[in-house]
Amino acid sequence: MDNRLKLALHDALNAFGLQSSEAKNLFYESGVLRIYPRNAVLFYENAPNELEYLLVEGVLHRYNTDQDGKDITTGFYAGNAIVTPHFSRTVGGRSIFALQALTDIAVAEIPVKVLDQLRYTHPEYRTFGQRVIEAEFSRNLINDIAFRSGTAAYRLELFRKIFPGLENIVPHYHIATYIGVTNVSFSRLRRKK
Amino acid sequence: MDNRLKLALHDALNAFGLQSSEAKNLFYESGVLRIYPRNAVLFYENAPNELEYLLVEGVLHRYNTDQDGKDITTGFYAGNAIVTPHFSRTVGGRSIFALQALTDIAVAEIPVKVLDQLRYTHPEYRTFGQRVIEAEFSRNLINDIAFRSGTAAYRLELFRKIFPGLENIVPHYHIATYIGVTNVSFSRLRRKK
DNA sequence: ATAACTTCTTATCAAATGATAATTGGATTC
DNA sequence: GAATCCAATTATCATTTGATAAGAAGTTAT
Repeated sequence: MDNRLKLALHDALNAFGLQSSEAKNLFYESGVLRIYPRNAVLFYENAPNELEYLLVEGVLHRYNTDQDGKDITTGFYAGNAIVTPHFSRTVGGRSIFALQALTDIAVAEIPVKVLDQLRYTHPEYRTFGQRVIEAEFSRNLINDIAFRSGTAAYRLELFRKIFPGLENIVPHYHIATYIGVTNVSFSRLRRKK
Repeated sequence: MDNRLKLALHDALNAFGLQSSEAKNLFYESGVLRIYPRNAVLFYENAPNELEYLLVEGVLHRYNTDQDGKDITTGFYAGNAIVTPHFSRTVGGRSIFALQALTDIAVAEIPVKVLDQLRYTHPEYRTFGQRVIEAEFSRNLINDIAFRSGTAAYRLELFRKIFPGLENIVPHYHIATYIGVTNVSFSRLRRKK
């Protein structure tokens, strides 16, 4: 495996609070670093899935297919990012959304059972888990409020703050569904500023 | 405490999978059944909070105050309902939203630490916890998609399915913010059907 | 290099939603 | 019962957003 990516994983673990070499080695024991090409689907909606994902490089999005067969993006993951944890994206062992690479990506995968065990036995992992959860939910709430009381322009502004530069990397129609407008309206919003 | 409510709590515990009398007694040991009048606030945004709540009777809503000082409702709890669990509404020990009674309510309160302990030692509590979490997140996802790809009319329809009759019980302006429209638009949507 | 395809933009028109203000209706208070 | 207050409706107009279609620009395939 690419040495540069090993280093990137090392840095990512640090960034998320797994700083002791003991904690890192525990991760390396069961985690694998994988490469996926652009457009690869890591798992589908309703498919069984038993992994946790740490995105080391590239961009992912989560999406669902609505009644009309259209894909709706409900989240992006960019740079160093923890994908929404297993317990909060799984019902009856099956994923409630699909996860797809929007660029070539490098992602560390670790079985959720292993990570649960680590969280139980190792304080750094406990803190790590707590941090991931809190980030996840406070981010969700901000979006909830933005959709209920903000305009599409405001949501785009928010998106740009949270994911600077992403607009130049991923297809716009994904961003459009993410902020809850058509791709035509999205283009209009871009022109206005 | 009112006998009728004790019975209602008993039924609520059953409904959520705490069926053995052993499981129920464990709950009664540390849980208390409390009455709040309409408009009472159980906890505020940013306030420390260490309880889990099981709504036995009445209606609650969770809300946040946006930049303009307007209150935005991001969820309702009616009838027998588990309030969004502590770990997913708390950052740094402080609540990320406020919880308010919209009718007189009866609610069972139990320290989150106790419930965590029960979940660890008792299989019924483990299943209970799992069920609560899965219900919470799949409901959230449905709303995410409704806001991104549906109209306000569709979200009202969804609200009516999930909370039948609630429209006749709680102030409309709360429902309006919940489905993401002004109260004037809400009134319009009502007239149309 | 050309053709085919996809994404993004632009134009036009219709529909949905917001802002504001006036009005109605039902509670509550005095 | 009159006055007051609050929630909900209605009317009017402006703005935002959607639907559709056509065109532009870039990419991919042959």
